[in-house]
Amino acid sequence: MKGLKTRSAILDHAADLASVEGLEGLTIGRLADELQMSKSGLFAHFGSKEELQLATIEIARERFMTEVFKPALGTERGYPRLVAICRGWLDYIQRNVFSGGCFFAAASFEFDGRSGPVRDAIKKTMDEWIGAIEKAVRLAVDEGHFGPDVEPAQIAFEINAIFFGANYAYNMRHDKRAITRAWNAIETRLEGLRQSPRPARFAHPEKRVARRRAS
Amino acid sequence: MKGLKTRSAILDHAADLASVEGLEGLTIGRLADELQMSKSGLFAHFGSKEELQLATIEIARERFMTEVFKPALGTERGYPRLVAICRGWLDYIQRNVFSGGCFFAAASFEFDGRSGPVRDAIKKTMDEWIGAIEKAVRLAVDEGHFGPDVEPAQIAFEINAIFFGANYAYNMRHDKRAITRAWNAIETRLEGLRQSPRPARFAHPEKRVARRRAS
DNA sequence: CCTACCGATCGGTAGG
DNA sequence: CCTACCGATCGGTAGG
Repeated sequence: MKGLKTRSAILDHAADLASVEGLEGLTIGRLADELQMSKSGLFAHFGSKEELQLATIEIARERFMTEVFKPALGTERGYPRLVAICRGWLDYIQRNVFSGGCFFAAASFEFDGRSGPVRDAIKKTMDEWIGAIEKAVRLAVDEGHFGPDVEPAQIAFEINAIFFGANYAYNMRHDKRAITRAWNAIETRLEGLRQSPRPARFAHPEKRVARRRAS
Repeated sequence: MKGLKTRSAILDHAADLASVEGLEGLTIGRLADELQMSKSGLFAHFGSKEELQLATIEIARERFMTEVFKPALGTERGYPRLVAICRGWLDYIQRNVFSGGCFFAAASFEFDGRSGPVRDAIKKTMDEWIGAIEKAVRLAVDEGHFGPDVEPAQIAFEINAIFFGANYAYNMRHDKRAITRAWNAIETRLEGLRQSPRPARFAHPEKRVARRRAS
């Protein structure tokens, strides 16, 4: 019982530290120091640095989903829920939920050129997240809020990209307009999808290229 | 003369290594090992790890500008040049110019929560780059390719965000469609700007907010 | 959960 | 550009 509480306190701190220093920059010695416990005492909870990293990713995932995704599920499916997810993500950045900005943005760019279990765990969480955005777009199509030719994977790609851009501008440039810019970009894009049916040359950019190659 | 050649070889390798391992993960020992020279021999070229990091950022900046930005300057100013810059960036990712993906995307997300000279150098290069995109948009407005109410800073924000998203999808997800998706996103957005004048509620998202604040 | 310790590697230095 | 070395810190272990 007390062991679990300690473990939880370690991981909460580890997630914040890793959002600043990176998952490789996260060291057992520093973590122990800041939590005022011995290195070996902390180490015993995990058995290896990799296990500590994986446990930190898991706690960060729970925090992320609780803060960003779950609240949006209370909104009605389709366009309103998609908007709630996007607003939720922007709020999450503005509230500085992790002290170094979005944990998964940092982790993604730290591990995108590597291999191994840590990279796989980050990718899995990101797949889950981007998949959730994609599903929200698909529901908006199903509900008739978007035209039937809207491509959920394309829109999810774009929304996720805007999130990365907002995280960058907010944390690196300390630009408070980052949130407004991101929201404007998303709103403009999503409102455009509601004007269906759009002219054919704008409706299906992906398929147009595919066709060109096929011919 | 030979000293400069060695220095250049070190930094070329350092930029690739840092794009995978991060600028903190870049260690003098490993770099010396891979270049088959002694640690102290390599170290003597820079005097400190921080100087090595700063020199690596500078060489990466030169590579980036040579590969992405300079070729686009041959295209006529305005919309064509802006498109050339975007295509140049996507080509640069597809050609794997740095082995771990875009050096500056990785460096930006590694250092966005820190302070100090290394962070400042990364930010400065990114400011230069985003400023270049912004200028290209402004020229497109000046040339009459875009409507007069297009906001260069907003569009530069969005294009840079799409680049981050493409870098993520290409390197983490190994998704070859990343380039197509990014291009589709950019093309759709830019083509939309040419349909000026657009209805007022879509034309000026940023200024709309600014006006609201001013009143 | 602790003290005490391990070999390896870190950034950096002395001296040539 | 090298060999030889420094103190500090790394992840991890022994033993309690």
